[in-house]
Amino acid sequence: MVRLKTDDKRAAILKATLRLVNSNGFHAAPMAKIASEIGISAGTIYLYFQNKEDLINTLYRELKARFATKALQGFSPDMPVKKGFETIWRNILQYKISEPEEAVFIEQCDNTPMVTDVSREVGLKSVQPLFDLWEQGQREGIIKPVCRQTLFAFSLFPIIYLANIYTKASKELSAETIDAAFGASWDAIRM
Amino acid sequence: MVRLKTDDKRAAILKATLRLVNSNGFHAAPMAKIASEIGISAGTIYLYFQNKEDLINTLYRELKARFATKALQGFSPDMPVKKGFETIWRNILQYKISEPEEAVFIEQCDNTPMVTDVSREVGLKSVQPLFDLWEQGQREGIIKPVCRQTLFAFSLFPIIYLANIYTKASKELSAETIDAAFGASWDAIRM
Amino acid sequence: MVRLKTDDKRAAILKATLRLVNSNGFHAAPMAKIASEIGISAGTIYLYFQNKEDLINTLYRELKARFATKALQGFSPDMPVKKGFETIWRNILQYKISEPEEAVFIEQCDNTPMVTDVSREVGLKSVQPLFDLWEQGQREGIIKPVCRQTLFAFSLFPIIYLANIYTKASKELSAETIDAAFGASWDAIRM
Amino acid sequence: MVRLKTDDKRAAILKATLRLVNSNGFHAAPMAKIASEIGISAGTIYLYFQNKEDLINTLYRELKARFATKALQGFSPDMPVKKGFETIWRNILQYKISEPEEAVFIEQCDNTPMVTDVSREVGLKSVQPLFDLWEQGQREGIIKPVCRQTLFAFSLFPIIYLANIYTKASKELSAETIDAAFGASWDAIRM
DNA sequence: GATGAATGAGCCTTCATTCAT
DNA sequence: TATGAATGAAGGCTCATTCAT
Repeated sequence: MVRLKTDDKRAAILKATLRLVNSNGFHAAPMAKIASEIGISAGTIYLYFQNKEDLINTLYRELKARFATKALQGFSPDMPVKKGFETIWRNILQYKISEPEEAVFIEQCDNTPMVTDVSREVGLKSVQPLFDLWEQGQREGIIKPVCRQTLFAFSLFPIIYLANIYTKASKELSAETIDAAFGASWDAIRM
Repeated sequence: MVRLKTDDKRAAILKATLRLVNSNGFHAAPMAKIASEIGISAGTIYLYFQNKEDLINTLYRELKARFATKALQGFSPDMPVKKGFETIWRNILQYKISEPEEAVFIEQCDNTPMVTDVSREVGLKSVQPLFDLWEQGQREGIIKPVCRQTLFAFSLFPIIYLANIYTKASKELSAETIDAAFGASWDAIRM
Repeated sequence: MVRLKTDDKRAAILKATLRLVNSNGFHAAPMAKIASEIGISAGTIYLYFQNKEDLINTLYRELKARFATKALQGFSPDMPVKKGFETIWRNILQYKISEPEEAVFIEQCDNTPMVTDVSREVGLKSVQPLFDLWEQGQREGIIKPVCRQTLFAFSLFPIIYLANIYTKASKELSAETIDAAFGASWDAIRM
Repeated sequence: MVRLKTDDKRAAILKATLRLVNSNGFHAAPMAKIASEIGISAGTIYLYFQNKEDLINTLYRELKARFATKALQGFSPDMPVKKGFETIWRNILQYKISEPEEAVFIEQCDNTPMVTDVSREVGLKSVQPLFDLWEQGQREGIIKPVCRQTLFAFSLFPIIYLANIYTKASKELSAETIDAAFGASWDAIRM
C-alpha cells in the first residue's frame, strides 16, 4: 500500500475507526482491525493515540468541532430570529444527511462509557450561539418561553431521527419534505 | 439464596441483564456477572436462553411489548384526534420517566448489532394505532399532511431527549413544563 | 494429561510458577507458559488467582509461611540462647539446601515491584521468636549489644550465600563445613 | 538539548539505564525510556550497544570494575592481615553506602538471565587480592581454616544487607554501629 | 552519526460457551 | 434442572529492534 505521510496516517486511523465503529458498533472496531484496514500495524496506532479511549475521544471531539463549524455556516447573530434559526436548522439537516457516518458515530458515543464526560462537555459548547439566539427570540416574544432543552428537543433533536430514517432507506429527502419538516420545527417553538 | 421457580428465574435473569446493561453499557454485562447478580450459575442462563444474543433480543422485545401496552393505555380509536394523541403522548412521557432503565436499554440496543433487525421490526408494529390516528387526523384536516416519520420525529421522538435530560439530572418535570412540551408537540404536527 | 482435582490444580499452578520463575527469572514465566506446563489453559489460572500479581504474592506468602514453620521446628523459647540459636540456624540452612528453589524464588521476589510491600511485611513477622531470643541473649550478656539487623546480617543472612554457592555447584556441604560455618556465625554475634 | 560528544553519550546511556533499572526494576527500563531520559532517540542506543543485553552486561561489568577499584583503595598486600582486611571491609561498606544505586543494580542483575554467566565470572576476579590475603592469614594461623566462600559469606556478604537496610530507611550508619559491625565481621573469621 | 516511525511478537486478561457431574 | 470448572479465542497494549531518511 502507498506509504502515507504522518498527518495522513493519523487521519486515516480516525477515518477507519469511524467506518468500523459505524458499520457494527464499538464491538466491531478492535485496534488490530482498524490498523489492518489501512495497512499498518496495530502498534502503530499507539504512536498517534495514547490508547483506544484516546482514539475514540479524539475522533468524537473532532467530529463535534466539524459539526459546529458546519452548523453555524452563514449564520450571524444579527439575523432576524427566524432567519437565523432556519439557517442553522438547514445546516444541521444538511450535515446529518451528507455526513451520515459522522452523525451515527456521535450518537453511538453518547451511549458509551468510553467517551469521557469531559469530551461531552466540550461538544456542548459548540451550540452556544443557537442558545443565545433563542433567548433573544424569547425576549422579542417570538419564541415560546420554555427552557432551552425543550426547544432543542422539539426543533433540532428530531432532525436526527429524520435523517437516520432517510439515510438507512437510502432515500433522498425532497425539498418539499424538508420545507414541511422545517415548518413543523418552527411551529413547535414559535409563539 | 431462596430457590426461584423456573419462571421467576427467567424473569430474574432478564431483570439483572437490564440493570447491568444500563448501569454501564453492554460492556458491563458479562454472562457470569448477570448470573452472580441473582445467585445462579452462569451455565444456568443457557437453560433459559440460547445464547447472549437471544437473551438481549428477548429482553428487547419484551420491553418493547410492555412499552406498547403502556403507551396505549386509556386510548381508544373513537377519541377525537387531539385527545387521543395527548393520551398516548402523556403515556409515553410517563413511561420514559417512570421506567428510565427500560427506556435507556432500548436506546442502547438500537445502536448494537446484537439486536437483530427482526427484533427491531417487531418493535415498530406496536405503535400502529398511533399511525392510524394520525391518518385520521390528516383526513379531517387537523394534522399536517406530511409523512408519519416526520410527525413522529417532531412529536414523540423529542420525548426521549426530554426524559433523558431530566432523568440524568434527577430533576422532576413540573406539570407546567410538561404542558408546555405537549403544546410544542401539538403545534408541530397540527395544521 | 491426568485430570487434577481443584486443590491439586491450585498447587500445581503455584509449583509451575515457582519452577519457571526460578529457571530464568520473572521474565520466563508468562501466564500461558505456566498453564501449558501443567496442561491447562491460561484462562484457568484466573479461576484460582485474581491476576499475575496475586499469583506471585500468594506464592511468596505461602513459601514464607512454610519457611517460618520449618525454621522454628524443634525450637522452644525455654532453650538456652545458644542452643536455641543453633536450632534455628541449622533449620534455616537445612531449608535453604533442601528447598533451593523456594529460597531462590523468595530472593527474586525481594527485588521486584510485583511483590507488594504488604506481602513483605507479612513475611517479616515470621522470625519474631528469633528476635526475642536475641534480646534475651543480650540481657544475659551472651550476645553482642548491637541492633537486630546487624545480628541478622552476620549470622543468618550469610546462609543465603553459602547455600547458593553449594546448590549452584551441586556440591554437598560436609558436616565439617557446616559446623565451621555455625562457628563463624556464633562467633560473630556472641560476646 | 546540548549535543553530547560520543563518549559522553555512551556514558549517559549507561547512567540513565542504571537510574531507571534501579528505580523500579528491569521492568521500568525500556529502551525508549532510557533514550528519552537523556534526550536522544531510541535508535541511537543501538549505535553504542548491540542490543539491550549488551547494554546491561556492559553496565554490569563497568560497575563491577569500579567496585573493585574502590574496594582495594589504600590496600597493599604488605599490610598485616587484620589491617588489610579492615581496609577492604570499610572500602566496601563505604561503596555500598555512597553508591547505593550501583550496588542495587548489581544485585538486580545477579538474579536475571539478562546478565551472562561470562559477565558474572569477570566480576568475581576483582576480589582476588582479598582471597590471597585470607590465605596468608590462614597460613599465619590468624584466620579460620575454612573455605573462602565461608569467609566471604560471614564477613563481606553481610555488608550488602546492612547497607540495604540503612539506605532504604534513609538512616545513616553511626561510627559506633560500623565499628560494631566490623567487630562482628572480624570475630566471624578470626581464629 | 542520528533519527523516530514502524513493526510484530508477545504479554496479561476477559468472557461467551460447553460439559461432566 | 443446575452447577461451575474449564476452555480458547480475542482484545488492548508494550517494547526491543530495524531502516529509510
